[in-house]
Amino acid sequence: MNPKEKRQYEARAKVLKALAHPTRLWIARQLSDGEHCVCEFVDAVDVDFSTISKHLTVLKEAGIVESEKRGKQVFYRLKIPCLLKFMECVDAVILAQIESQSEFL
Amino acid sequence: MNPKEKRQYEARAKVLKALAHPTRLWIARQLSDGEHCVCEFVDAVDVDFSTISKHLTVLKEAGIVESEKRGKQVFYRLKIPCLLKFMECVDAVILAQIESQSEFL
DNA sequence: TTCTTTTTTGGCAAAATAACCAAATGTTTT
DNA sequence: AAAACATTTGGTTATTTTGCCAAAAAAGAA
Repeated sequence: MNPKEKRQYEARAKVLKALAHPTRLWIARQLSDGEHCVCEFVDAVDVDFSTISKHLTVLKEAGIVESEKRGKQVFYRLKIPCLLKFMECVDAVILAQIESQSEFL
Repeated sequence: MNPKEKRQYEARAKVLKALAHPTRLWIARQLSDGEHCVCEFVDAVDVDFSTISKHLTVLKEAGIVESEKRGKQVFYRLKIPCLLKFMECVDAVILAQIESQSEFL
C-alpha cells in the first residue's frame, strides 16, 4: 500500500465510519426519502438532541448530507443517491451470514 | 425506531464498522480479485502480523470474508460479490465532496 | 426587549478500538 | 523429537468515539 493508496483508503474509511453507527445509518435512510428537519429525528430516536446534532455533523463532514437553515429549523438532505443500493449490499452480507450459520443445524 | 428496526440498524452498522478501517477496506478490496493468504497482507502492509490477523477476524465475524487453512497458511476469500459496487458509492461521496469544496474557488 | 423554540458547541466520563509485544497454537520440515 | 514457519490469542496502553449535561447561538413570537 503506497502513500497515495493509503490516503485513498483513509478517505474511504472516513465515509464508511460516518455511516457505521446505527443512529447515523438510520438518519441517512430516512433522508433517502427526502429532506427532514433535526426536530423530526429528535422525536423519533430516544437520545438527547445534542447527540442527534453531533451525529448530523459527522454525516455532514463526511459529505453524506448537506443542511439548510430555514427559520428556526435546520433541514438536512442526502447528497448521495446510491445510499439504498449501498444498504442493499450490507443487507446481503447479513443475509449470507444468517444462511451460513443455519447450515450447521 | 422500534426495537426490531433498532436491531436491524445495529446489525448493519456492525458490517459497516468492519469495513470502516483503511487496512480492512484495503484487504477486502484485495480479496475481490480472488483469495489471498495472510502472509501476503503482512508483506504488503506495514503493521504487525498480529494486527493483520485481528483485522481479518473482524471481517470474518462480520460475515464479509471466510477463511480456509491449507498447510501452514490460512487463505481468505470475500463472501460478498457486491463489494466493488459498494466502494463505487463511497468513491462517489468523496468525489461529490471534492467538487462541492472546489465550488468556492 | 424578553421569552421561547431549535440547534450547535464545549466539556466530561464511560466504552470501544487499534496497535504493539509476547506467548501459544497448529503445521511442516529436518 | 526439535526447529522453523504461519497465524492467532492474551495483555497492555494510547487514542477515538459515544452520549449526556449545561451553556451558547440564532431565529421567531410575545
